[in-house]
Amino acid sequence: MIGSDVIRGYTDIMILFLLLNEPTYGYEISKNIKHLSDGEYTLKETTLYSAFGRLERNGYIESFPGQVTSGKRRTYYRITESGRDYYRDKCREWVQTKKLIEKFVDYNEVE
Amino acid sequence: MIGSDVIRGYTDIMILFLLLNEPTYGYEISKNIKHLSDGEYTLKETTLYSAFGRLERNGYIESFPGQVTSGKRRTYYRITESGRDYYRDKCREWVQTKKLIEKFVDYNEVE
DNA sequence: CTGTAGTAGTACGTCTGTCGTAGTAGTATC
DNA sequence: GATACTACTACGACAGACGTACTACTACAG
Repeated sequence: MIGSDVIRGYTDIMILFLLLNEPTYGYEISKNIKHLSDGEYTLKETTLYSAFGRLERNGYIESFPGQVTSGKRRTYYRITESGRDYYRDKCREWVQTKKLIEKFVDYNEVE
Repeated sequence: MIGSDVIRGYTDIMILFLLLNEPTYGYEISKNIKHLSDGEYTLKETTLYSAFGRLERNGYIESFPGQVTSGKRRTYYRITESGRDYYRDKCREWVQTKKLIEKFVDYNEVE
């Protein structure tokens, strides 16, 4: 199982990635992440929506109301230019982080 | 810069890795991590010592007093069998996590 | 027209790991 | 006796993730 401490700091990157091409909304993102991870990781709803709040406060995403289709009214989010920059930075940070952590992982132990 | 949110969950793996072959003590671990990361990442002292406490409470490491060499008396730590198991689990988790996160990283953005 | 399932999101409080700041305790050096 | 270096320790703050519970709205079966 993938622990949440380990993923902390990467919920932002996941959400922004899914917003890169088109605006979408919380419930869909949540399902996409679950699907993309083959069911191995689920972003909890509370975690997701608190991330939206954070990202919006920082100007990385913008929200707008969607029309009702089925169920409750959706709130859509779109990524901003500054959000794209932030995403790029986070991707670069990932590359660094990966390099760092791999120095402490003994792959002989992971047969 | 590598943020601490991103590293959270990997301090344990770093510390245990450095204990795999021989017992050592806090200050040395701290210097080793800084050195191994080419100065790119520093484990703060408070973070390190709180990790020691956690790892010892969980039975992953054991402490014993070292002799005084220069400066304050050192507390040495050695890894336990259960600590080795935990380290292996964490390494496996890393492999999974890496796979997951890479699905959300656009490498075209990281020239 | 009632009940259940699915969609979509809120509210509230807790926990844990990291960090900032500051201080302690000892040796060495000048 | 002042400073520098080693090696911790104490205390409190903060942020992100999570558990639990709840609201609101649609669709559809019976």
